[in-house]
Amino acid sequence: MHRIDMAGHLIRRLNQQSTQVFQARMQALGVDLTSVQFAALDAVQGQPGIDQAGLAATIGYDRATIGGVVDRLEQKGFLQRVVSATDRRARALTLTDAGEALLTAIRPEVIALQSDILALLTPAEQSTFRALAQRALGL
Amino acid sequence: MHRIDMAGHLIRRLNQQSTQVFQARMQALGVDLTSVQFAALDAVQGQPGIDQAGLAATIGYDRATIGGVVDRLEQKGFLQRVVSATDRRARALTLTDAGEALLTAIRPEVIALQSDILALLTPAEQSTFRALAQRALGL
DNA sequence: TGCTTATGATATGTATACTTACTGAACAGG
DNA sequence: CCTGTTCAGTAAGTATACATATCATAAGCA
Repeated sequence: MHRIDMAGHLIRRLNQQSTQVFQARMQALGVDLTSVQFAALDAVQGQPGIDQAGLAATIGYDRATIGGVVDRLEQKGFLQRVVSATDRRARALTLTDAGEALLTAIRPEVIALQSDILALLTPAEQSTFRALAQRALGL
Repeated sequence: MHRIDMAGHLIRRLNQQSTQVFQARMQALGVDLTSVQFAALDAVQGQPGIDQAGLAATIGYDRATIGGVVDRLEQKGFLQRVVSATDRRARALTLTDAGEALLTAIRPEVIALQSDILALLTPAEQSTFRALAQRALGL
């Protein structure tokens, strides 16, 4: 029946499930934010003043993609992009007060929804899955 | 350090790794095909005459996305799209000879590259990972 | 200092992925 | 037979994701 047990296919489906869980929760909270945008905000909070290339490296984005993500976050008023004082090519990223507030408010929710992504697994299995995923990524 | 151990994030990174492995292998083989396009061809071979909605349901696509995927596969000459004889709303999909030949040629490669996606895991761990992924998807 | 190379960001083009809205066709009931 | 609903497909808009090319700037080196 043309197997659906290929790793690549399973991973793609899991990614769909993951983004759907995230979107549904954000919608329930009345927050307009994608999982990618959350990861970006989280990384900027952890490293204020980081430039776009550094942000991309931190969370595994493409350098060309990050521009659009930052554009949208800037437009929503969650972060600022200013030309770096030490390198005029780079744009230093920092959270706005609104961005800090949003992140503080939703981080617990985001952490909580992680287990919903793997809701059909037991807690022990979820741990195993995360451990294997990390190893598979060389983390 | 702002954890990178969230399930959603790990899954997104795995998906990147998966598509990169697939693209690299296809490029090495001189084949112009994405993993999504391969899955579509494989499903059509398994159910000749299936319509686009059925194809979408089989491999977990969005109904709106499948149109573009089929467009590109039709343009490359790998499948045909004809109005269904029994339902003029539907488009029956079948592989062309070129599509059959391509699929026969690359399927062993695609199966082989699955383990490269999880290359950092032992074979036993890869099995565990696939089993957990399937369970997490309700398959 | 002057030149070459490397790097940050953007622009362009292609390919998913999903939402909502719309068209046309099939179908169920009355 | 007519009508209301359901369903296949497409269109438009938004958001990743990546390759490649280009521009401006920075850095290394002679």
